[in-house]
Amino acid sequence: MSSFQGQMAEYPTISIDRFDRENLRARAYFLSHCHKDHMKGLRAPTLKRRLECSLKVHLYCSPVTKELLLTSPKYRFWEKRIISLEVEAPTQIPLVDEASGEKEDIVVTLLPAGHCPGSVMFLFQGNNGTVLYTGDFRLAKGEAARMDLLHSGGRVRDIQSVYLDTTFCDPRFYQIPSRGECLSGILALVRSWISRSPYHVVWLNCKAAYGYEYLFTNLSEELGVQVHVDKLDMFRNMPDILHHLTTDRGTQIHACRHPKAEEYCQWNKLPCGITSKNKIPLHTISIKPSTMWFGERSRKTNVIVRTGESSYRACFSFHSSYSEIKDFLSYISPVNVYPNVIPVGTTLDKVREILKPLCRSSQNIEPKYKPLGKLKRARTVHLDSEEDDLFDDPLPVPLRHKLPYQVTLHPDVILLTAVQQNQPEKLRQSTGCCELESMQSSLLANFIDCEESNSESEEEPEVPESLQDLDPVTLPQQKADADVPQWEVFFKRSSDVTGEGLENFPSSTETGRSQSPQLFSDSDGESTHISSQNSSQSTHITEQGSQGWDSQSDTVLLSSQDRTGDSAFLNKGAHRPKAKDSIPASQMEQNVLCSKAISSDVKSRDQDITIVPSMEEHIPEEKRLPNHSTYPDSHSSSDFEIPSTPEAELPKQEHLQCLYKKLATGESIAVEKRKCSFLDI
DNA sequence: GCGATCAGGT
DNA sequence: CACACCTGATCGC
Repeated sequence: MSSFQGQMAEYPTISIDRFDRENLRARAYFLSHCHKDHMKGLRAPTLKRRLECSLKVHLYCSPVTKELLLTSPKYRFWEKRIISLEVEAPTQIPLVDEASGEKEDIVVTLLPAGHCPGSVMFLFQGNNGTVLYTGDFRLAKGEAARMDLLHSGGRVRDIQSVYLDTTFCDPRFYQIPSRGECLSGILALVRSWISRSPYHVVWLNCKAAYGYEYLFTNLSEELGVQVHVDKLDMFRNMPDILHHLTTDRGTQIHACRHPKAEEYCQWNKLPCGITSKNKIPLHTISIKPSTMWFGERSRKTNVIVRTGESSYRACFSFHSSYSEIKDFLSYISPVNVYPNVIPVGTTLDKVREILKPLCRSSQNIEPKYKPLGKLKRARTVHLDSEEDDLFDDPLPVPLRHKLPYQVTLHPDVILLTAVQQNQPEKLRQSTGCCELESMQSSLLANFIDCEESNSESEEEPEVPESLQDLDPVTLPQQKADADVPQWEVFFKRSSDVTGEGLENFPSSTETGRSQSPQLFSDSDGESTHISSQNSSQSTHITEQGSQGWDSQSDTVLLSSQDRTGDSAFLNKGAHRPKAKDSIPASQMEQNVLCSKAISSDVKSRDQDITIVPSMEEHIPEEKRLPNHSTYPDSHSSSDFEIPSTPEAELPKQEHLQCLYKKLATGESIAVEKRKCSFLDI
């Protein structure tokens, strides 16, 4: 639970995700996402009153967050004062003190956070440096490297402070199966159950919170079955979500809720009250999404646990794991880091101890082995030096971006002047330069997610038994791709693979009792254990979780080892209302620019500057769209949006192996030309 | 009657 | 061992 009090040291006149106490005096408000614990005070009468007499105060958030927020009548009074900002479109915001008239400008950029629909991180740039407030986030390894706007001039931006979601910043939570793995597992289970008969139904026991939508949409997409929910009006302007939900109780997948739902489920009664269809009784299983985590050495990803005759737990996390947090922070390498959350059972000092070595001041004394998350960065710098970067320095040197009022350093800054209406007037500046080098660096970084690859290869022979029967062509492909982020492997394929492998999964109540299905068990008997309990004690898995858990007959492990890249979830969909017909110009512009920049191959620094974005340069929309639609999520159903690196090439296995060898032997890796570098090494 | 806080639940 | 809620009790305005 966030303990962030709303204000950042560098910019104390703005408040983020807190709206009480001191925050009542803020010049501007920011909301990272629509979860209640980030909305404290947001509908309090004190703030409402302040708003009535401070007409220049606004709340800034993503379009989706605005939509979700305003669906609730309790927040409707904000309507005229919310300014939604497109993701990845730097925007200048005036911070005015209404008493003194004192004014300061700040540039804010929303970056996708992968936590729930509409969730963003805020990157602020102003006179006191650049700071990043992450809100809550779930970003896979390497995802920061793919965010263009975290880069500038070919390197990671000089970020003074990061205000970080440290929910799982504890080595215990070393790894959490990826979204793709979790989804594949759940999909397989749901598929195997509901395909038994039209009377086999699944209840997804979800908490009342945004964040499960990608689960619903993907299940619906894959299975052709809409998900029953209590309410869907908040998604009325998000067709990519809306189409997969229904209020018709006749469907086979339910995510509806009721206070006595758990009880109901035991009697094959769904929370919405139905127990039969066409007078034929239903057969119900429940699946409860919960976070599961694994130790450092474990490559196990058993994402489904059977907890009872007809109940399951499925791995699901809204937050980044320990290793994901470390990857993220070490990539950014800020001067300071402030944890937003102190995980239960640990202390602020312990969290700081973990995070501090990932910050900049500690880099000098960093020894020997660099986790590959670091190498991404090292290479970026190296690349710069190859390309006559005058400012190159082995250690990140503060490269202050003084951004007083003119914001010419930004390629696409939207100036936000006094705004009265809902939609701010956006004035595009066309003075910025294209950030060619940042494209290059992310292009490289895209497939150097080596840390994971390395450890994975250690256990490479480990293939789930159930996958061994699969199409021999498909499987090696899966394995080969497994080491790199996947842009071209989507759900459809990977989940089919998993799904097919899991035919006889849950026992059918018709057949009598539990069949104790043996989908996968821990083949090598390594220390990952699963327990199923009937007490209220929570079930969890850890690498060291072997203290006395006896294997129980009704325990099921579902191991989903195909590595569906998380990026499959992070694209398209619900970031904006009306997503389908409004791909924002800003993003388009960037894509176009990137394409141009990259296709001109390795350019010197000066040449970058000559590439000036302008509205007139736009390529016709039809030509741009394919670029956009190369994103994994061909069915437009996920909730988050992280563009993959424009023009990124999918690395080939042999190139990577080559690279790994070099790394292993400690050879230096000089990357001179992007296109052929991996062949050359 | 409302909100804030806490305890307890899922 | 978490999270993001929900409910209900109590207190204060």
